[in-house]
Amino acid sequence: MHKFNGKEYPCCTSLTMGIIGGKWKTVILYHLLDKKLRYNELRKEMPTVTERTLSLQLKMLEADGIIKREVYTSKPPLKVEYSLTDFGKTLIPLIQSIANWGDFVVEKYSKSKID
Amino acid sequence: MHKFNGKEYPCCTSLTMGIIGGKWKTVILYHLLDKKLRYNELRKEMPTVTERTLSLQLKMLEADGIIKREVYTSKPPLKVEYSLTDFGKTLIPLIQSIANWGDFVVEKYSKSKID
DNA sequence: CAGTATCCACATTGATACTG
DNA sequence: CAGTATCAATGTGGATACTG
Repeated sequence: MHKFNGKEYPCCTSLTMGIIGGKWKTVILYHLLDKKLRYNELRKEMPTVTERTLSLQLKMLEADGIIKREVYTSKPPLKVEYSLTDFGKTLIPLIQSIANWGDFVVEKYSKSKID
Repeated sequence: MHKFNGKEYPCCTSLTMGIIGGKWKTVILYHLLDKKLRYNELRKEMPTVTERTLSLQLKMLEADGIIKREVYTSKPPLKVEYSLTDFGKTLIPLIQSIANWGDFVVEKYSKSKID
C-alpha cells in the first residue's frame, strides 16, 4: 500500500493512475509537454471540456505538484500560464508513451476498418 | 477525434486512458503482465477490489480485446484463466512504465518524508 | 470456483450563468 | 481573461446475498 498526497494506493500502477488518470489530465499534460499555455489556449486545444472541469483538473495537477500556475498581472484581464514543474517533467516519457500507444491503435484500426 | 470500439476520444492520450484508465484496469494488467491468472488469484492480488467490480473491469478489458478469458471446465467448480491477448501484449512496455513511475514516486517520497 | 443480482454511495463531469 | 457558483446528470465503484 503506497501513499501520496494523503491518498492511498494498493499498487504502484494505481499511484500513477491516481495522479494522471481521469478523463482529462493526460490530455492537459500532453498539451503542456513542451510549452507553457494559458487557460484559454488550453480550452482551444480541448474544445469538448467545460470551463469548470478544466479548472478542477488544473487544480488537482497543481496540488499534486505536476504543473505550476504563474500569474503575470494583478488586475483583469488576467494573464496566467500553466507549465510542467520539474517533478511534472519526469512524466514526459510516460505521457509520450501513452500518446504513442493511442496513435498506434488509431493506425491499426484505420488500416483494418473502413469506418 | 479518434474512435475505438464505438467510443470517441478527443486525443490519442484519451484513447489510451479510455482503455486502461479507471481505478483497477492497470492493476489487473500489471498482474497479468507475465502470467495467466484465475479469477480468485486476481482477487488475492487485489484484496481491496470487490467481486462485482473485478468482474466488470475484466469484461471491459475483454471487450476491448486486451485480455482473453479461457474456460477449462464445463461444470462447477469452474476453472477460468485470464491472460493478455496479442493486442494486449503491445501494452506491456506502457504498463511497465506506469509501474516504474509509481515506484519512482514512492522512492522519492520515502526518502524525503518520514511518514 | 467464478461469477451475477440488486441496491446504493460517492465521485466525476457537464451546462450555464456570473464575477474580479 | 481566467476563472467561480449553482445545479444536475452520469459514471464508477462498493456491500451483500445468491447461483450454475
